[in-house]
Amino acid sequence: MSTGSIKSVTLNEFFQQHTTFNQLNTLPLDTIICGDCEEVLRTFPDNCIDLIVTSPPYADQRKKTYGGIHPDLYVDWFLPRSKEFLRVLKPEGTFVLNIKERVVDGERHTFVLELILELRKQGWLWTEEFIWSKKNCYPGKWPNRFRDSWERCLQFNKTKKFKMFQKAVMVPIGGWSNTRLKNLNQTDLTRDESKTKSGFGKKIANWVGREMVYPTNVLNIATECGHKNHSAAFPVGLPEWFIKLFTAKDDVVLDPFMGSGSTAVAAKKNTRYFIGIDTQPEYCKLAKERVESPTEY
Amino acid sequence: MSTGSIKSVTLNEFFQQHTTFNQLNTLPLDTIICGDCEEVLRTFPDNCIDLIVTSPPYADQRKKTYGGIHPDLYVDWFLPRSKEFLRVLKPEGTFVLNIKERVVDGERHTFVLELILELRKQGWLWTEEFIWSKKNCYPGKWPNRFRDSWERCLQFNKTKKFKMFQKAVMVPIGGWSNTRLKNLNQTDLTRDESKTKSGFGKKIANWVGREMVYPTNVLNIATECGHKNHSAAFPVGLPEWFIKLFTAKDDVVLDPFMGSGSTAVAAKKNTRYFIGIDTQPEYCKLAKERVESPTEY
DNA sequence: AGCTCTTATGAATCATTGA
DNA sequence: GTCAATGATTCATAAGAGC
Repeated sequence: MSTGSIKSVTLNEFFQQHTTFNQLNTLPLDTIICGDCEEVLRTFPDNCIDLIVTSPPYADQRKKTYGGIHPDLYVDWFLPRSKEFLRVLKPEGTFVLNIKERVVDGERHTFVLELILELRKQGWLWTEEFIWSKKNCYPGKWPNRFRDSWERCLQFNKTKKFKMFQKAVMVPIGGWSNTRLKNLNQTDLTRDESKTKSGFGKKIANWVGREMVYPTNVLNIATECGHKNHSAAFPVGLPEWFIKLFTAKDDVVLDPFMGSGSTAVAAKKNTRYFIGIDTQPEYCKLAKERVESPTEY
Repeated sequence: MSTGSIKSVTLNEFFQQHTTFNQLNTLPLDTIICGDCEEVLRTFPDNCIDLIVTSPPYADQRKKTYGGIHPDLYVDWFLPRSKEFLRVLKPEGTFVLNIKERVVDGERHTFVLELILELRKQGWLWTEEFIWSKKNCYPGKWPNRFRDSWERCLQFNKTKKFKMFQKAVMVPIGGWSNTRLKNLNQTDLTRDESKTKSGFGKKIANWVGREMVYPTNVLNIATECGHKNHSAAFPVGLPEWFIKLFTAKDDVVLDPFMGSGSTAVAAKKNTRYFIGIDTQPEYCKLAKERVESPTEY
């Protein structure tokens, strides 16, 4: 697949282009911008982004680490940025936040719970929580906990009428159908009502000839480790699944905390435009290389 | 296995026995008590329970349904009960809460998040969140969401030094791969997003040759269906896993919202004492039958 | 008894239609 | 208008039947 030319600009360069950008009323598509997303996004018009998928710097007690925001300060740090996300997102767009609280002093920290509550106060709808279950994490053991093998993928929306292309993420039907659907009896042919009066009923005959079914809200995706240069905590398959589900071809995908650029790679791979923002020049450089590298596709 | 004699008492009968119980300083072991857990537990001494595992009535908008607590009132309904849980639990004991918020008006309701925050204010430590991924959840697809196939199992503790028997829940590494390969069907092959087995590269080498490995904090357990008389939403395997992990033989397991008695069955099956409480006489009767039935073991 | 094959069943949500 | 009924939608597990 041809990846075209990728732009990568510093914040200064971006602000120089920005006058033009406003005059032409065009977005800096397929561009990597080096800067703080809050500052960068303030120059964007309202309602211009179809999907925001991001895995922000995780809360970290060690203040020196790149991107390490102290858990106690995380919500206050996040909210001014999510305010810009809310403004630039189209009404029918979606914001997917991949996040997981870490253990602080033997307890799960509560900043993610508090963040969800605050985001709702900010105007977001908390539509769904998907679970990213990491299939291939190696065994681990601590005195009082096991390997943490899952992360939250929180879905937020501006309105209840958001875009969703469910067929794009359908999966092959399970092996059960081969045997079950061979010979059908009378109850299989009619709708069999649930005894719990839930309104649920099943009609086995509906499944005959079906090859694809809808997935659930648990995503089984392997972590991407041992990759070439970068240590991408965010495997391309994760943003890719949400890009397929929530955007159409040529839609605009934003990752305000781009890191090594998995979202950008996933967007290009699926013929969507991307805008990636990161404060660290080395990550911007790495992301540009990855998006332009044919080995990613 | 011999199940012994199971007691089942009404609240009145329980209060008659209760004088004796206090005098003898013994707990009503292997007893099913019909009443509200808050009222019942107030008669219990402090620090007498090793493990509380429960799946309380879920929040429900339909007020008529049994156990249906309105989501907006759920936290206020729960807190006086969890206050008693905190009092009766031993310092080294654990409280496992299986719960999941439902969709209200297109959004995930926030009462579970609020409950976690309030439980911490009440004095609980929020140690961990396990995910129960339901392998065989029934179908579902709506205009803007997929099937909800997971629930939270929240671990709370009184102190950081809680009992944990990690070896009791180890999984055979060979067995895992053997059964996995045996059942390998089209679904497994095509749904597996992992393109490379690169994750099994470095540190996995430490585990090669070992017979048993520790599990993660994602539990893959099927819902219990097609069972005889009862419809246990809570499969025995779920409380059983936590009973093995957090208690030793002859420890005392409490389920304050017993329902059809899966926790009681799991406790007896693993030679732990149980105390089950439920407000509904029909559930107390059903639970007694299940615990005494040899077909459950 | 022991094996395979068949069949029943389970914590739901939303738009639409009918009363 | 409000409220209740209806349709859509998987797969693992265990009971039961057949051999």
